[in-house]
Amino acid sequence: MSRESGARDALGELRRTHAAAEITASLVGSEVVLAGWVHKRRDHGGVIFVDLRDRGELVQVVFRPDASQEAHARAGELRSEYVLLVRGVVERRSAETVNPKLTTGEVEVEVTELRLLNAATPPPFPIEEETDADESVRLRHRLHDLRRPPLQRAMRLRHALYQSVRGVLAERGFLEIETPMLAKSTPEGARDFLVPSRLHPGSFYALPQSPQIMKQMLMIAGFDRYFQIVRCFRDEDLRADRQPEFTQIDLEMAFVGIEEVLEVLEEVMVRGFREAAGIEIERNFRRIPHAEAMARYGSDRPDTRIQLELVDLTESFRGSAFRAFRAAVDGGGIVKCLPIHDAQDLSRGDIDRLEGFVKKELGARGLAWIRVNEDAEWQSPIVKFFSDEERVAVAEKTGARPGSLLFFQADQASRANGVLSRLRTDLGQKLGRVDGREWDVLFVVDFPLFERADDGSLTYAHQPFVAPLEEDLQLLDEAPERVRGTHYDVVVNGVELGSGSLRNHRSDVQRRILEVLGYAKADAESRFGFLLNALDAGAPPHGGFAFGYDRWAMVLAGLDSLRDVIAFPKTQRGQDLLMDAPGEVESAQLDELALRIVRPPSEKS
RNA sequence: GGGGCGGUAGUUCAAUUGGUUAGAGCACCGGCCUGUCACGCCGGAAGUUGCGGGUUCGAGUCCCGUCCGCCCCGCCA
Repeated sequence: MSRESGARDALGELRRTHAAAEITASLVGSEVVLAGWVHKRRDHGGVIFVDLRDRGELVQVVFRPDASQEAHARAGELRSEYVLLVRGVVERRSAETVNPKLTTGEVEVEVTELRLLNAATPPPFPIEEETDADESVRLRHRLHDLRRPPLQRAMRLRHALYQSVRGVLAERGFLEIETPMLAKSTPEGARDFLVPSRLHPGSFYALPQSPQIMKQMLMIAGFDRYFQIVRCFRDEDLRADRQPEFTQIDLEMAFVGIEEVLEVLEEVMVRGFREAAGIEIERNFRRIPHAEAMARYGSDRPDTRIQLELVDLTESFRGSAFRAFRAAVDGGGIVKCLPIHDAQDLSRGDIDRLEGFVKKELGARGLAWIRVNEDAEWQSPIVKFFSDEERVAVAEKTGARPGSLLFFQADQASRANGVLSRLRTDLGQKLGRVDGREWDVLFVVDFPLFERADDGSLTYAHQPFVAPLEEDLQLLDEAPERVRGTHYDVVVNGVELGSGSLRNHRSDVQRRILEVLGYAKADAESRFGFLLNALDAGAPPHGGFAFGYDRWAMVLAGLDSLRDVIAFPKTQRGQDLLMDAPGEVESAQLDELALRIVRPPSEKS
């Protein structure tokens, strides 16, 4: 292989010697070769300035006729986003012309040779730090959007996180093992993305919702420390923090208890924060029992930086004459309050708007409130229904005082907590009731193994493979809803980033749990038989976690949309506007798969 | 499946009560310009007002339907 073949490719004899960001005063006098895109051209006729952009960084290159007549002449043809290779000499700028806004602003490159590598269509929006372009425009022109510094930084942060995670886990003896993308549909959990099989007409693979069962298989197979940074797929509706395909750090270890798993998780997080973002977070992470999180914050993923807390008043209104509250309690629901002291900034109009918001968007029945005036008088549409005892109880439990504003929800626990939790975070942020910490990292622990579904039946709180606490095993028969699980969540700044648990390694326990969940014996065997058989093949005690990688990157980057930390994300309707996916396929492709499209009647034309 | 906000030039926006030829900034194109970095000056081009239907003498504007983007509920172990 000759090394003299350079002249035959597009770059000719020139090769890049430096990145734009490296062009600093220490290189003054050196000849450099730069490659990149025309960020901006400023043509003064006799002298032409071009901001050359490379990896999101800029350096000014200068074209002067006396440096190169030809390069100067051709620089007049340059347009935004043209692709260039330039050779030139680094020069110090005169004091008046230094640009303090650029890291390379003390110097510039006087060009002696210009090689135009490619022309480009005008960019649909400016390639700048901030953009006000509509998100659909940004997604349709994703390549231009990705050239913007925030996206360049986000991708670099993701990269640094990958390296950090792999480093930590490799040090700890974890093996990175890939699991199939073409997997089997399982009945529980989210809706599957299906892939039709050509070799087995009428049969389908499912893209994995997570490698949960596969990694348990790996434990049984004798790889006692496994991890993977792996794509997962769930065909459910999207949100700002939810994409149909997303990445998880998936990890499992055998012969451990919960503390060993949490220790690894803390280490991964501490090192990731440090190595990818330069942030120090403190160990050991705070642990909040699930029941406490629900009681104080109304959420199993609380942002404890917000200084507002909920108060439970259920017992105070049991048997109340106030029908709205009493009915909720009689129906098995709760009465809870969000007290906000010194709430003079919230006007009556604000309260009305909040009521409209929680009724319309969160399904609340209403938003009862009490305002305590400066003269300690209670202003409220509901307080006239309260007994004296109830007034005293409310005052004592909420600490109400002049200036306080109390919001109430009387409803089923999930909805009441949901509404008040949302008000807590929204109003806490709006009113600045925060403690000033930048990072709030915590574990939520002591989840119940089961919870009641709307129809009263028992369902798993997280997934059906979570092991109960050993000491609660006998409760499986007597009082399954009191069985505690080994599950925990990791929450950062109110965002659930990951969760984990010990898994059932004994098939009898797993069978019993499936039974409690309402699976008939035959049903359990047909759906989970391969797992149950696998457990019988000598399954070691094992556990691990799954950690939302995209969300972690999002939180670390200080962003609030997953789309800004994923190179090619989907819109809320699951489309890729760049590639225009999903799309129709040739009928021959359908024939091969023995598929026929049957459109719903409403779509027939 | 439901609620909310939005859709006018490449882009970001404007357009009185339904009324003349739908305007502006940036971008773009042409010309000029030797120190700009939000370069400047002169000139120019650019529109299926998301799409379809309706009301009207007349629709960007009103009505109905539909598509698309974003936020949220449901859903997401």
